[in-house]
Amino acid sequence: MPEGHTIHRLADTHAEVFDSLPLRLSSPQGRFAESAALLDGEPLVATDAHGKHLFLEFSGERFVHVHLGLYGTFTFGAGERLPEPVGAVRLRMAAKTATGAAWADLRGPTACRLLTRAEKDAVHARLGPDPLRPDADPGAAWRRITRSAKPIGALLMEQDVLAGVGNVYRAEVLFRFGVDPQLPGKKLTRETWDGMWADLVVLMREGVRLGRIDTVRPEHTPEAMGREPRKDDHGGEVYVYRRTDAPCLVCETPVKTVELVGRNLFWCPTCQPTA
DNA sequence: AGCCTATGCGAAC
DNA sequence: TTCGCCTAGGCTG
Repeated sequence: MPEGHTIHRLADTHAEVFDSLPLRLSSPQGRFAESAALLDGEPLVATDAHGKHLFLEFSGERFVHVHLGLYGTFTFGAGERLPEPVGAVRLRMAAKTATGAAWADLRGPTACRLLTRAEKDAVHARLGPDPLRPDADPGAAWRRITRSAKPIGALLMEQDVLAGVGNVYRAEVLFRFGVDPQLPGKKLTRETWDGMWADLVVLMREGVRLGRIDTVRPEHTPEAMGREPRKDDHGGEVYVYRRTDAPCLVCETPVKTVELVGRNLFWCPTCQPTA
């Protein structure tokens, strides 16, 4: 479930579980074996996240850079006895803790590489501001958006414009501001952008806290609207994401879908009218 | 059991 | 522009 909130949550979890403990690193699958051997036995120094990129820092300014892609996953477990690896485990970490022992398995990532400080800096340099980072400058994203003829629904997904937003947050923040996803970036007002950024900061922080994406305001929950409760298969409560042909939670118009930059985009044609 | 889809990218062509 | 990654959950049959 990897949008930015998932990665920041993983950075926090790694720090809590493995902080300062000597770590055993291995690569049962083999593809990260050489790097794992270099780090084996060393403690985790710090963790960092920028957009959908996770960094695990070890001594000597060495960083394990992980990108989960579409279906990479971390699995955490407790106990000293490590399970037989399930599937292709790219990276396995394990440590004895004050209370027992903990381990984590990484499967299916797009990227798992060992980087130097300079290489890590280069990753940051090609990413836009991340609503989950306190140092983020929303003005940098605004300058890209306001000069572009591309649809705002495409720009929100470009990680060098804005880091961490994926297909769910894109659809949901556009709905919450009544913005047509096809609106060219240059037509978006500064006021709307400032509002969307502030909203993403709140929504994504909540996503980190809860470990899922919830975007429906209390007054629009099915309960508040006097409708049948429903269940979203990705765990959270959303307005339009993956709700094709379902009635809009606010106006009951069927939610529409179309492919935009290779991903399915969802929106309500009534609540998000063409400008 | 097999098929399809997917909250995403990077590399190859 | 297309393919690879090779996981995981939901659906079909």
